[in-house]
Amino acid sequence: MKSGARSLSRGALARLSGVNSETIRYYEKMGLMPDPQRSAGGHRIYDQLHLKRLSFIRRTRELGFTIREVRGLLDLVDGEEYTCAEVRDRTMVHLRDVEQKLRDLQKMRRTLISMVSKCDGGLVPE
Amino acid sequence: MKSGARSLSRGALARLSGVNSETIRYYEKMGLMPDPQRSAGGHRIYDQLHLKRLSFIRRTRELGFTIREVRGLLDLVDGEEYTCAEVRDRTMVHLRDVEQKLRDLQKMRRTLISMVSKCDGGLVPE
DNA sequence: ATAAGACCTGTAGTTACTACAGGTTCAAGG
DNA sequence: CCTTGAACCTGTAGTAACTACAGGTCTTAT
Repeated sequence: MKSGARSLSRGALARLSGVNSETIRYYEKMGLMPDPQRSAGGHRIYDQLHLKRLSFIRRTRELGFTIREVRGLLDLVDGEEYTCAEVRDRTMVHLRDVEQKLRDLQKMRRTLISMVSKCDGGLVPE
Repeated sequence: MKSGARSLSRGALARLSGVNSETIRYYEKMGLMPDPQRSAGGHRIYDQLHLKRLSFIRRTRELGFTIREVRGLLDLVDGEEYTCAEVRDRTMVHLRDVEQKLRDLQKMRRTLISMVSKCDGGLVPE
């Protein structure tokens, strides 16, 4: 079984997503990842959708969102039973947050670039 | 004492920086914040430089950098005894990281905007 | 002079992982 | 088929980065 639908073991999912394999179990317990199918012997079986979801979680966590916030974002994406107004309101809150983070990162980027250029005579390679 | 040089208590620093006052103590123990001056009775006394540093730490932490990474960035800013080449190399590593985070945030921003616009007919206010 | 409120230290609790122990399953080679 | 070693299973313990609390001291406004 490795062509077509190609399912993934927990270890494979961990490698492909960049998430520690123990953390996958943790996210399952926390309800961020759905309970996966199991083999006859009890091993977890994942697919490409799991990979996509887990990669999203990883990126979101690396940007400093809490598990709670990640859950909120996933609920929006999963199309939980929210009214349109609720979706808009919740999304706008996240959007403000994202835009603040973007400003902070850009500020940090400028600072770092000026440090590099001070150090090698005003030329930033590439 | 509240004009001119205007020093800050721990509580005031906490309010102005947005960092929990217990966390300030923690950062001091971890070596991110310098041991501050003390009043005769042992209370911590901070100034505007402490505020600036602590705000930087807060923003950096909120962007998902670890304490270890924050320490690295502060060392660069503090002008630890690094050669010019070391500064450039360390800074470039952080810069790559920052730019990846920027890409991820922009992607998330686009996703959120498309969710909002799907919900209210294609018009994102302001 | 005094009393509420902020601060002191040290320690315990929480969140979000991460590692380990002791046993079971899987899959590749013989 | 059968072995055998890596990967997986569960549950629990440990780590990083806070956050809250207990019991006592200092500050400051009345």
